[in-house]
Amino acid sequence: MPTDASFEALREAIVRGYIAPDARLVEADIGAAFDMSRGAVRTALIRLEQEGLVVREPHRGARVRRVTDEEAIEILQARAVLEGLAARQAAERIEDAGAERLRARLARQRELLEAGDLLAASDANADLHATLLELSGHATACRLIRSLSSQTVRYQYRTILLPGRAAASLREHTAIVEAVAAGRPDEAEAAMRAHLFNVARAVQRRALPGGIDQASRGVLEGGAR
Amino acid sequence: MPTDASFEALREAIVRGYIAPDARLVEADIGAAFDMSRGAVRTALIRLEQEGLVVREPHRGARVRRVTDEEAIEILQARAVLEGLAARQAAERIEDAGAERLRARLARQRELLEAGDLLAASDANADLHATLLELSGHATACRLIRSLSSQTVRYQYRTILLPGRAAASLREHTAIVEAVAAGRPDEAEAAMRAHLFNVARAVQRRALPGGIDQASRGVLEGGAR
DNA sequence: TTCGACAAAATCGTTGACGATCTTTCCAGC
DNA sequence: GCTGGAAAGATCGTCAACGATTTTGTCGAA
Repeated sequence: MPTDASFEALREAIVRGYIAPDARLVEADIGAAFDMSRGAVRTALIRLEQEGLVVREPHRGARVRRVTDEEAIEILQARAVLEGLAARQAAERIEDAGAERLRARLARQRELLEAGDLLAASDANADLHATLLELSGHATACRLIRSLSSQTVRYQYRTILLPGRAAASLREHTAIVEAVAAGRPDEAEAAMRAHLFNVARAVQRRALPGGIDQASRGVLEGGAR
Repeated sequence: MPTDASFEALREAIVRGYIAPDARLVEADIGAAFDMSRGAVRTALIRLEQEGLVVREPHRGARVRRVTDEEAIEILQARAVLEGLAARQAAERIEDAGAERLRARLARQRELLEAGDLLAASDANADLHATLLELSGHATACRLIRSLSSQTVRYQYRTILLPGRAAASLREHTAIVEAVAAGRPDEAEAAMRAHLFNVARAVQRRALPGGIDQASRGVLEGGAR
């Protein structure tokens, strides 16, 4: 009944890949599946289009937007500079409580990696980035990054699986947290930029064998027409 | 009749400040003023909300979002790093034709400044930034920057009026164009970042005496309730 | 068999009306 | 004169139905 919750559910379904890329989003079907009126579906699709998660064509309906590898790289580059800015600002205004929170997240990620649970580590990874964003207090950067991140969640789960990325990721995150906690803005920004540009480069090397699309295709509706 | 044109008209009205910040956007009134159905107004408002140009509250309607000085600074900072990225990429893939276009825009801006036409120079300024963005070929950065710029257009017209900013702006743009045209990515990014951070700092210094809001208040509906 | 035209189905965009919710106004009581 | 509350007005959110457009499927001819 609460349309807001339904909207979040739909958004989650797309972001997490439960609805495959290029799958058609028929207004009536979505309404039935998520228990919302057609009008509500309409507004949801418009919002999601603006967020870059779906594409709508006149009289042809909406489809889940397929993020190409090329575009994923662009998004990671944009995130690199924006999160770099956030890291800088976080380093400028860091306090003891915040530094402690960052170190705690980093420690958890280290434990998960040593335990070999890469998927959980990937979640912890996202957590760390979110915490840093929050500490930066940069509302505009936060908003942009959140929007960008949601478009590449399906990639996130994979990049850490690439050979060598797990260890590198931990190393890079450690550098970021240290710089921020120590209040060194230039260093924090550089570390964050380097980290995300490395991720972008990993994607660029076609290090995702076969691509993400085959892997997640057909989860719900079996892909495109 | 063409809802798309009406949408652009409404958007323009907000971006250019013909509709004052905090002014209420009653769906019926907007529909009458821009000749569009209430449903079309609804979708337009949802899109504009997602773009950050209006805010909508349940059962209370939409209002033009007021961009505070603080937020304008944040936006300029975000633009600084994103346009820095774009400048870097433009420098990496610059060709003779593109370099020539950049130099032409710069020359025009110089002429306008020497002629003392600051407002026209401000437009040329925006033109130069847009050209650089186009040359970068970075679709994601383009999209983000366009969205950010539209939120601060009212500020744009003012910053160049500040004492010393006109000359500084020309100097900074010259550095950017030279670095891009010469194909030096690091330098291009640094120059662009420096330029926009300088603008941000100019705003930060409260160098907009009395703020922009009094100046543009009451243009249409006399401000907020 | 393949191609093109035509009809049928599916889906979206729009309209008008109705109920829900918020804001404002007005009046009684202190 | 001021405060509290109730009624009126304004506006938004939702729903059902209709028209418009695209897509699909069928049929006949080359």
